[in-house]
Amino acid sequence: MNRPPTKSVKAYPLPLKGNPGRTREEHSQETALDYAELIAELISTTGAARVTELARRLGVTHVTVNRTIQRLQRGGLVRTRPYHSILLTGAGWKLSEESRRRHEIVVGFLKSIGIPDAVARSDAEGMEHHVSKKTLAAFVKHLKRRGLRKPSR
Amino acid sequence: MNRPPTKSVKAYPLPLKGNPGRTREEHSQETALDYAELIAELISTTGAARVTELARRLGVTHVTVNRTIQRLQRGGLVRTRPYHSILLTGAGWKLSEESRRRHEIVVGFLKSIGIPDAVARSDAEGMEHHVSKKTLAAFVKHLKRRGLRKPSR
DNA sequence: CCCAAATTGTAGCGTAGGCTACAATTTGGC
DNA sequence: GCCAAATTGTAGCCTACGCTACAATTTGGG
Repeated sequence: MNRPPTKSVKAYPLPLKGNPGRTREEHSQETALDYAELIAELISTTGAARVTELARRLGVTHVTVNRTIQRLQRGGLVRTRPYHSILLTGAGWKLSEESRRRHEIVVGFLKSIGIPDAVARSDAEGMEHHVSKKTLAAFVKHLKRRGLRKPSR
Repeated sequence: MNRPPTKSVKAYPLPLKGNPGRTREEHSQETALDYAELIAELISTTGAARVTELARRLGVTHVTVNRTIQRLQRGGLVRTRPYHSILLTGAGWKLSEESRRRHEIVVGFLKSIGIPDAVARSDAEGMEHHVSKKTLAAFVKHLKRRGLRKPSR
């Protein structure tokens, strides 16, 4: 008894997922981009990127932020001094710029197809890290063609 | 010395992120959806969902699949017997259907704006979990209006 | 100036999700 | 029927990223 219920239909060369090696580094990089973008925004708008403010914006505790910042510092994206504002390195600024550009394209595209601003911003938050260059280019093209229309609801 | 470089510009009621509590359960749920969808597909097309095949498709080792399946079983989405095919429970089937529907809408939408099939499928893989109901509805509406056009290059 | 409040840092715990190495079981060729 | 190969399961290690509890430092009001 205890026979297998299905008889092993192997030898099917079924396709792999699009991202066969969605490694841990990739996911970790998404966090880095989010942090870099937010730090840049905070520095631009308030003059400083503080741990508590990052925590509030990201909806996590300051402890989580602190540990993530330490990792970013190991990766050379930020510099910190105890009890002082977080600073972006050159690489960090570059990353934050790329992330912001990508973010704005996704938000703009979603709004261009009639999605309300708040929803577009919320959805773009998670989507932006999964949009390939080709799709991003298609978004840009779409925006150029119909970027002047109203949301038209 | 060791003065703070920035003078605490607080009292700024800056907006929070769209998803202030992107809890661990949410991310865990994404994995559950991916697994449920893939298990359903494998059962439909090959008659069985085997650990090794899941691992190959997901681009991870069978060990990772095994542990995730154990978690899904604790969550009541699948049933397993040692050394046999993974089976979906009623709840598991329901989830897989929802996931598949969502996935197909996103893929269809991306293709409708001119993105090649392969790219659309790859991008949708990660995007689908970040698209809100409102945005999904906008995708559907967009598809209904122009779903009959060719990819147009 | 001083002490309480706010902020920041650290210790330690939990889960999710990667991995290698190795054990157990099933499958299939001979 | 047997034994090697394939599949599946288990042990143990790692990192990422949540958390609470508590310590250290800075800030600001009196």
